[in-house]
Amino acid sequence: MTDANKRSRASGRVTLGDVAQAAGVSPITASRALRGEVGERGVAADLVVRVRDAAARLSYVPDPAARALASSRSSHVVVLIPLLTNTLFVDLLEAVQRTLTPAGYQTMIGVTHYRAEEEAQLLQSYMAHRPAGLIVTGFDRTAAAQKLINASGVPCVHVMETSTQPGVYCVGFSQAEAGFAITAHLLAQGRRRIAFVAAQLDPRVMQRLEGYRGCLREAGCFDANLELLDSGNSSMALGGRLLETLLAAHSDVDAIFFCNDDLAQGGLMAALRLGVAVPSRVALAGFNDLTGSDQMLPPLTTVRTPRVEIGEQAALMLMRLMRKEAVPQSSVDVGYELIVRGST
Amino acid sequence: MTDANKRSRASGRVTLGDVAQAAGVSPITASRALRGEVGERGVAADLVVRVRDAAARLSYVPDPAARALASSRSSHVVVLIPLLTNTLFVDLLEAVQRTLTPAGYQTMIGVTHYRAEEEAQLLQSYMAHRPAGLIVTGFDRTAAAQKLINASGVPCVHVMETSTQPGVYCVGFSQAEAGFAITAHLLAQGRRRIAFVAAQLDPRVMQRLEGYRGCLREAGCFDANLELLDSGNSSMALGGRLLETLLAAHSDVDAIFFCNDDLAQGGLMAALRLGVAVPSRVALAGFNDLTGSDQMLPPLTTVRTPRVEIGEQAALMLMRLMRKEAVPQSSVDVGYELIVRGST
DNA sequence: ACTCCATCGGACAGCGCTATCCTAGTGAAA
DNA sequence: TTTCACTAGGATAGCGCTGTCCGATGGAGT
Repeated sequence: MTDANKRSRASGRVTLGDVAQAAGVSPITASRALRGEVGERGVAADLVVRVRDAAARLSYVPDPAARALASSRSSHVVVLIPLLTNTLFVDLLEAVQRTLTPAGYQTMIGVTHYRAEEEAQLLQSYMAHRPAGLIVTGFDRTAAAQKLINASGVPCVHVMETSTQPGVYCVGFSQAEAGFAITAHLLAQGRRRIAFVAAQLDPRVMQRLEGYRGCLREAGCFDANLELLDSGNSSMALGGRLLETLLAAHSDVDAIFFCNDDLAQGGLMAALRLGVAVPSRVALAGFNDLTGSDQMLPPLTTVRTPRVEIGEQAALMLMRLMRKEAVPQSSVDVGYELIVRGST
Repeated sequence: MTDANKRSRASGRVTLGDVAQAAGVSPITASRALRGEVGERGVAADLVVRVRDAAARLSYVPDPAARALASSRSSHVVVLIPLLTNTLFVDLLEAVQRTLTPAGYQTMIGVTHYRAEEEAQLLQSYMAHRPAGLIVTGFDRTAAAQKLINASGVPCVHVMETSTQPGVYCVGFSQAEAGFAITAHLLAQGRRRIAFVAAQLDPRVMQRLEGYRGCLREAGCFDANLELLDSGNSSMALGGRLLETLLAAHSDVDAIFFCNDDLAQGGLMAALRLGVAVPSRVALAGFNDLTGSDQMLPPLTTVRTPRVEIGEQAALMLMRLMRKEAVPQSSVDVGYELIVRGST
């Protein structure tokens, strides 16, 4: 292969035109052959082979910018998550990325810090990139943001929660049910004074709270005084402090449902430090089954949330939407799993 | 403002041409005015104001794809990190993103899983996007990858380690020195049988090991049998297992330096479970000061690695490089901090 | 008064690709 | 045979922006 073969342009870049020339077809045919156009805007099989071959021989790499400009659609998928410091979302993100990257999509991450305004702004600036798809966390956003999404026509999948609203695509599970389930587990262990400790009061935490309330009301054990809601950031340190506060105020508490594992882990360490026996004196349960929960002393009972599966499913669903293929069901409930360990 | 004003094109998109027309200048002048061209390819101040004004009035948003195509330079910055499951890199990443986003750059994340081949492949596919800049972890990569970076002319900053090689930009600290320092601390506590426990044997871990070795050799306490190197993934569970293994094989060990905090945390929990007194029977030290280390029982002695600062500094340095501004120093050492807590 | 040069706005021509229309060729139906 | 879909390749024309030159203007120097 000569040099002249490779550089028809000054830039030295191998373009689609070069490939087409090498394959003896027109650029547009080469384009169609390489993309395998959706809806089979047919290209003869032998031509496809010839073009593919030429592309490989010249090690042609398509230019995403040119593609985006011409088709007004990029290969970017924007993923909007609240935090990078909660491993929950990092796990989700990695699953999304692992699914999307091999298919030729690039993930662009936006961190909203649980602020709807910040999300709206991120959305606006990312939309300029004409993303091919969008993955957002939950359903709570500003009206402007929602309108922007709808108006753009960019396929969007919501994660972490479920919805039955038609035309809304989502992959998640019922946070309320999960909250209910773990509370029911504590009740089943004979606990009656069950507290709820939460921080970072995002919508999903509130849904878990609703599950907790519903369960205790059914059992006739509900006591609003046993809810300790802190608007600060969730952390082990905070969990420890909240446990201390709670036990000081309500010495009869015999179980605590922490809305997130980091709080629960902190609570567990604090109990250890304070000499509060777990689970005999007080049972502790967390949520999400984060890293380390199985290594606590005693190991932490929690709800395993299938974030990796959510990420994969959401990515797969989005890919179908982006390719305008049929989507089996617009709302996927991946469920959750109660993980009972030594702490209850 | 009439509709016709806003949509000269069928797409309905507000283009630079629209802005130029509204401001009464040519498109290229509008382009220059909005970009504030580097090197002051001057545009009169009043024109700049007029153009800015028109852009704001029409809520003009530049098209990154068109810009990238025309200038063969995108606004993307590619960040290559080994893992998303180690919060170390997530913290770094967030700092980078927080610094770059307001400046109009988009971060694209690549996860290499500590595999040079995977990194090389990611690099190749990302380079097609004509990134404006590149941030990579450490210096160990395939020759092909290195060549690709050099040949592309894309500014590149290396993070986590330092180098004195001219023309190489990096922000980090001396892993070996940090490893030396924490070993010295253990020696200073009167420990003599100091073990080194490591997993995920990446180059930086090996540098810490060198620091550990050097320190113990100086003190005449070096014993190769006390090095426990596991090629598996780092985790709390593994840390616990390694501690058990180590103590079973060498009952005289009186201190352990874990190469990463998650191992150390797992070791600490295992010690608690096994009834091994920390620090009286054995002192435990970690590395990186990850989340939760201060909440352990006892709190974990560790080395705080300034990953947030590394991320910020690297992003700032990269921005200077991308704008072709002078960079004060090509190698920034941000140091480290020994955090002495109850475990030693 | 005239030349010269620095300054700053604009015309032009793409960047590399794809949407859109068009045309030639094919086989089936009448 | 003739007509008529229907298929598959190609020509054309941009997508929205910026690099590169070019030319007009005005002030300084002699």
